[in-house]
Amino acid sequence: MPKDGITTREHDYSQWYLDIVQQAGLADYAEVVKGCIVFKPFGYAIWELMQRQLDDRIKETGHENAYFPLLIPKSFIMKESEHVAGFAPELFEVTHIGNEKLEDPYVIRPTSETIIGHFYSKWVRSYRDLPLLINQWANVMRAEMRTRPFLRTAEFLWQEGHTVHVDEADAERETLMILHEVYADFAEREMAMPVIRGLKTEKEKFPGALRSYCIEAMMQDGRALQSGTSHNLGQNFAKAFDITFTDQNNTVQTAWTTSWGVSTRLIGAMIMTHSDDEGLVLPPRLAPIQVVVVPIHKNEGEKSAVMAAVGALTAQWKGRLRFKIDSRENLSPGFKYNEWELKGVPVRVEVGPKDLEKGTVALARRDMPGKAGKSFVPQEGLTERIEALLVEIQQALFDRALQFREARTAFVGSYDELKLQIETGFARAYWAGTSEDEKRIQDESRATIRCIPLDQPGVAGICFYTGKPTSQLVIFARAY
RNA sequence: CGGGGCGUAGCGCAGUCUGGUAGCGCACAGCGUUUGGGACGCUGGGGCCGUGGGUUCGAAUCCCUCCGCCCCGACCA
Repeated sequence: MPKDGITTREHDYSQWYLDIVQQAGLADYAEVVKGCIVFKPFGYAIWELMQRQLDDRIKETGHENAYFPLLIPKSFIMKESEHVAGFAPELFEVTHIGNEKLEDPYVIRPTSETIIGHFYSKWVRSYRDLPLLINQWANVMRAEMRTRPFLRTAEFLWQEGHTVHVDEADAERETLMILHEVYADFAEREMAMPVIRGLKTEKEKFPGALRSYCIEAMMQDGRALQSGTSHNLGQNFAKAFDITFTDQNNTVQTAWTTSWGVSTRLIGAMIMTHSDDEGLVLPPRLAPIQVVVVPIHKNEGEKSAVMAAVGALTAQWKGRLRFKIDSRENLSPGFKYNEWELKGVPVRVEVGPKDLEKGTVALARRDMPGKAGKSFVPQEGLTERIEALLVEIQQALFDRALQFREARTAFVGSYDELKLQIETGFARAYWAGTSEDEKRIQDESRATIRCIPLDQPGVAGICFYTGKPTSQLVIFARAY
């Protein structure tokens, strides 16, 4: 039964998403600042868990964190022509300090390639300085016509990695390593969100990049969400910012750079991948609260007995489980069940007088809402049982999302089939068209090529649009 | 940025057409009874009716301005 105040997915998917964000207490509109949101504590806690996991992976793969200025001289942004053209309309510009007008205005970073490029040109001298592997956790700002909490806001939080390499091969190795070992691994293992790893087409790539790679996920309305990008920037920024080094032969060479990022958009991706009409559904590995305990008692005598049992049961949880004991008075147990379901807590334990008699507890799993996911289990071995259940839920969420994506992905051999397929999901198609063809298809069908999957069967076929022979399969979808 | 809708208590709304000084449900506070799937009774607090201007004896209500939010497009992590 859908919770009060949550629009069902079937009725209005957009509104459902907004309801979840609001009702689960993840974010609030910063109504006095256009296009921005407030990350409320529960939403920010999810981001902190994501950050921790990503930061570990980024460091394990050899990168160090640093921090560069929020303000970028406007002239820097102008230095790389494709980059300027890509970002110009979205820039916030700082023109004054107090009443004084600035000679040389700043922009608030929409991304930091340019200012980091400026410093890298000073830092890189020799091939021995390379590769230079730096990451930054930061906020960035891009003006957006239409905003949605987490998915698209004027200000968002992210990490951006910026690396410098001696040659194209090394830059490419970095770009792909991040895609696979950091982003795809994080998405699938921590978020329980299956992703397609792919290459962006020329039309869809990052402004200023040589090649852009991405992970794309399917949301429950069948639309695609770009969840992370990794760019081989070639020598474009190195040339614009004069990042050069002396090689083994004492010859001056232009360096190769990469950049890669994931943002708080991942929170939106996670919501839209797993949640249901009852509210938020969080994968256990990213749930700020993994287990909630609801004590049940009618009188003082029962209360002290139940609370003593709860204390004994949870004694060994600290450090093993993220848990909360909901001992709020004057709220009925039923109310609490609904509230924690709304907030997506993966596992709920109920302890009442009957459990004390029988040596049991009631154990409910959020991925099976309502009474369906509830069972009575012995108190004996509860901690291990819960740990195993969290692993099981994590896997079940991934499996369910993968099955959903597979069921909503189909090969299409004609334009008509494509137009139909992208109404509900992903269309796989042979493609040999141009950027102009792609643009025309977007105008006509609202679908774009999300990516050219890296995993290609390599079987010859015919492009559905141009009729040319090709073995290249791409994914078309409507995108967020 | 275009088209549409909406701004009245923390939330959801009525009242606006036809001007007369603001109401309902939930939430909140106090007390009492309750507590195994969204408890109940009584009492109570809370509103510059989005902003600024205009019309009027009088404006939530009529007119203009600006701002914000939502939906559908075009632009983008």
